[in-house]
Amino acid sequence: MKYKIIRGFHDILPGQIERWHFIENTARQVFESYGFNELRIPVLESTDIYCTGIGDTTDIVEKEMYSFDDRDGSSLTLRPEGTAGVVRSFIENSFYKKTPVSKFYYMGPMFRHERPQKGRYRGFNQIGCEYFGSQSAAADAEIILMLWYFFQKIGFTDSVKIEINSIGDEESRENYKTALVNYLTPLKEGLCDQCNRKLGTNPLRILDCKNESCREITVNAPKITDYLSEASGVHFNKLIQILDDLSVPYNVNDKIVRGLDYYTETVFEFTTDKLGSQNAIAAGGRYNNLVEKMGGPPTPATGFALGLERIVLLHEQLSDKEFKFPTDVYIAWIGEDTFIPAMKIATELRNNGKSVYIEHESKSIKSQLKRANKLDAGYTLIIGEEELKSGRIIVRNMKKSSEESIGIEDTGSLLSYIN
RNA sequence: GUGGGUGUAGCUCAGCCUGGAUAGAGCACCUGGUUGUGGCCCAGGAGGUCGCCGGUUCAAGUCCGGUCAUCCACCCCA
Repeated sequence: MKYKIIRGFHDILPGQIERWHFIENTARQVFESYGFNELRIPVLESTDIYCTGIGDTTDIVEKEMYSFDDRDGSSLTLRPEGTAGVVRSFIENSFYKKTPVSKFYYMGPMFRHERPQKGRYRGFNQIGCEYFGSQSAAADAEIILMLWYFFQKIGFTDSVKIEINSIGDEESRENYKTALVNYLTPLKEGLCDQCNRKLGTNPLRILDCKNESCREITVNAPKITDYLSEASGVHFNKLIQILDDLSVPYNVNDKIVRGLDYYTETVFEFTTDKLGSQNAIAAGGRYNNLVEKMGGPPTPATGFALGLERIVLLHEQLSDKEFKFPTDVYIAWIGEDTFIPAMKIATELRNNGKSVYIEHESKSIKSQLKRANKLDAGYTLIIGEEELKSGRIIVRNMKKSSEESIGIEDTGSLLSYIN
C-alpha cells in the first residue's frame, strides 16, 4: 500500500461516525442547556501560548507538541489542548468587557506526540467547556454537575466515578510544596529516578507516580488539604457542600494533582475502570491565574475537557444500541425509461426530508431488493415498464412485506403512506 | 522514551511450535436456483506480493535478523 495514515492518527468511518454524532449532539444539547455557547478556535496557534498556558516544564510542552516554523520563521504549534486557545480568544476578543461571565464550549482535534495506545492517540478529539468570570465554588459545582448529567444521558451512570481534590491557591501550594519536599528529601533514596527529578521541578506530581515504592513513601506524606489557606479551604468545602446537596456522588482523592500547570483550587477527574490504563475520560478544574498570566485582566475561570475517543470506546462497550445510517426509502427501477421518473420521485421525497437510495447502474429487481434489505430501508418503491404505463407505482413496506399501489405523481399520498 | 504480544482475503480468524507442491473457514460481495420481488436455504464465482526488507535452506506463511504498524503495560494524559 502506497499511502498510509500517519502513526497515532485514525479515520472515523461510516458505521462508527453515527455514534460520534450521537455523543457530540448530546454534549452540545446538554452544554447549551447550561448556557455554554460554542467557540471555534483554530487548530494552529503560535507556540508560546502553549508554553505560558500549559507550563514549560510539563511533558506536553517539553516533548509532545507538534511544532514547526512558519515561513517567516515564527514557531507554530498544532494545539495539544483547548484551554490555552480559548483563553487567548477570550482576551483577544475582550469578552471580559462585554459580559460579566463568559461560558464557552469547543470541540475538535488535538495533537500530542505520545506513544499510541488504546484510548490514546496522537490526533484525538476533545470537547471542553470554559467558564470565565466566576470565582464561586458554585461555578465549579455546576460544571461537575453538568458533566455528570451528560454522562448519565449517554448511559454511563454506573461506569463513571467522580474524583475531586483541591490544590489550593498559590500561597497554599507554596506552603504545601515546602512541606512535601521537606518530607520527601530524607526519603529520596526510595523514590524512582523520575520522582527525584520532580522533587526539584514539580514535587506535586510525585503524588500520582504509580511506582510502588514511591506510592509507599507518599502514603504518609503530608496532605494538601491540611495546607489549604483559609480561603481555599472555604472554597473546597463549599464545593463539597453543593455536590452533597445536589446528590452528586464523588470521592475526594488527594492524589489528584493534574499535569497541566494552570490549575488552582478545584481539580477533578471523571474516571472509569473499563478502559484499562486510560482511565480518565474527562478532567478539569479551576485556573484562576491563567487569564492574567496570558496578558488579560485577572479573571477567575474553571473548566474541563473530555476525551471523545475514550468516551466512544466506553460507549461501544456499554450500549448495544445500533447506530446505523438510516435509509427511509429505496427506489428500484427496471428499464432505462424508468430512471428519470424514478429520479423525480426521489427528488420529491428528498425535498421532504427523506433519505432515499437509488442505483445509477441498471440492476435486476432482485439485486435491488437485496440492496434495499441490506440498507434496512423502511420502504421500497418499484417502478418498471408496467408501472410507467399504468401510472401507478408499487410501494412495498419492507417490514410487513405488504404492497400498495400509488399514483406516480401522487406525492401527497406517498408521503402520508410512508410516514 | 522503555518492556512484551500481534501482523495471513473487505472483516474476524485458523495454518506457524514440528519448513514441502494449487494458503483455508465464517461473515461480507457477485451470479444463479425464482424469465419483475428482499430476509432463510442451496449451488457456483470473485477476492491474498501471507505487513515490508534481508538471511538460513534444495524448499519459507512457517525458522532467524531488521524495519514499520498495531495492541498491552510503564510513562503521561483526555
